[in-house]
Amino acid sequence: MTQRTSFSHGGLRPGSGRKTGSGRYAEPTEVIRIPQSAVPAVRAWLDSRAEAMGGVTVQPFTSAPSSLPLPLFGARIAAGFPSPADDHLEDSLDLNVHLVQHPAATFFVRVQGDSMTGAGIYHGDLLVVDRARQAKSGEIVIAVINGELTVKRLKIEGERVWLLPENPHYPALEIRDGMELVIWGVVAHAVRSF
Amino acid sequence: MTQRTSFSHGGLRPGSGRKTGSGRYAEPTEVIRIPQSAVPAVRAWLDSRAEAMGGVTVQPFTSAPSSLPLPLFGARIAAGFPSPADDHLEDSLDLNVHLVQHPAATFFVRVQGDSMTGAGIYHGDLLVVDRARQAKSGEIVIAVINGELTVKRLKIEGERVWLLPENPHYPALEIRDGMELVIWGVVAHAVRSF
DNA sequence: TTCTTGATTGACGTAACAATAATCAAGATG
DNA sequence: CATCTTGATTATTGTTACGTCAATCAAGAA
Repeated sequence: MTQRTSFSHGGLRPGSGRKTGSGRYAEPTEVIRIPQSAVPAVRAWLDSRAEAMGGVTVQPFTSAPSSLPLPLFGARIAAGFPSPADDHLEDSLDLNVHLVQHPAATFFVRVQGDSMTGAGIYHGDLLVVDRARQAKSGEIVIAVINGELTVKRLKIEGERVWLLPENPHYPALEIRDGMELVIWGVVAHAVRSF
Repeated sequence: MTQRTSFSHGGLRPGSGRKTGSGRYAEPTEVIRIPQSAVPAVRAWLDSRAEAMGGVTVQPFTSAPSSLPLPLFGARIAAGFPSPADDHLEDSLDLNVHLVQHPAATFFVRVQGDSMTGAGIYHGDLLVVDRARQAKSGEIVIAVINGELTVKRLKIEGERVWLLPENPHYPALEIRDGMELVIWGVVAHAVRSF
């Protein structure tokens, strides 16, 4: 090799390579295949585990339980969520297909107020409203009364019609002559978000 | 091809291939690299969480979601008769987009029981469960306690963990040493049908 | 003395691959 | 007719291969 001018740093360094154990986990690793849905939990668990191993004091529950004790600890309890007789996964579900019967006549409305809490409809819930559906007595409807939109349960008896709240703090309203009632649509579903 | 004698079963079967979702995990998988020492724990955890769901009807979110943006009306329409062409039309909303953050990790479970009515979750409701989401204190979760599923509100304070009902008729449960808790997923939405 | 440099090696995440598993419907058998 | 078999079809799974990134080295430059 001919002479090198200046600006010739570097060069061979036998044995200079990265040292074993210098990686994130300081130990050998393995490649495994896991369900996509489990990836975040496993990663989080590894992260918290690495911190603990680093000698730093970490609260065991600082991170979410799903990243917790992958090892199980064992107890029992009954209650809460009895399972149906069916087993295993059924067919997949598409929300648009499952919740929308008449696409051209379906609209969403956000609930304001709490007059329907007895029916499990709360402030902020999203209502799926089907305008192609014929309203029947007992159904929850979007109604227009004297130009104002409201969510109520429709009651029809003979020629008499009511809009009933599902909260005792609100009055029932009977539709009388001279009152303009329009049933705008029928509430098919209510979606509450957490 | 000349004539076939007997003993000629088999043959072409277009479309006969293995169905999607027929694997051990019934969902897509990913390959990740983890420390060798963590492999047994992760495998055990995957096994146990799969077992826990064995008797429950769970529906995965469709792998081919339809697109159906539908109009979202403003909550307060002061005057007139709302119609699709109205100015009051705030936005459009697609349920598959709006309600599903992690498609591959989203599953649906139907509620049985009434321990969570205080949170607006009633018997028969359809829960949208996000399994990729980290559970935090205060969130409603699907939890596995000794192979039994339950829907509860998770409470974490320091090192203590509880599963709380939202109905005074049911007891709160504190997770103690030796108890086996797995958070199967976080409840993102509840859908009530009318 | 500190920083830079080209080279050396280990670590990591993903792609690629092959074997296995699940599914299909026509044909064979009892 | 009911059940099993068959060859083909397709998804899943675990492992290996691969390329990029990261950590380390010591001579040279400032």
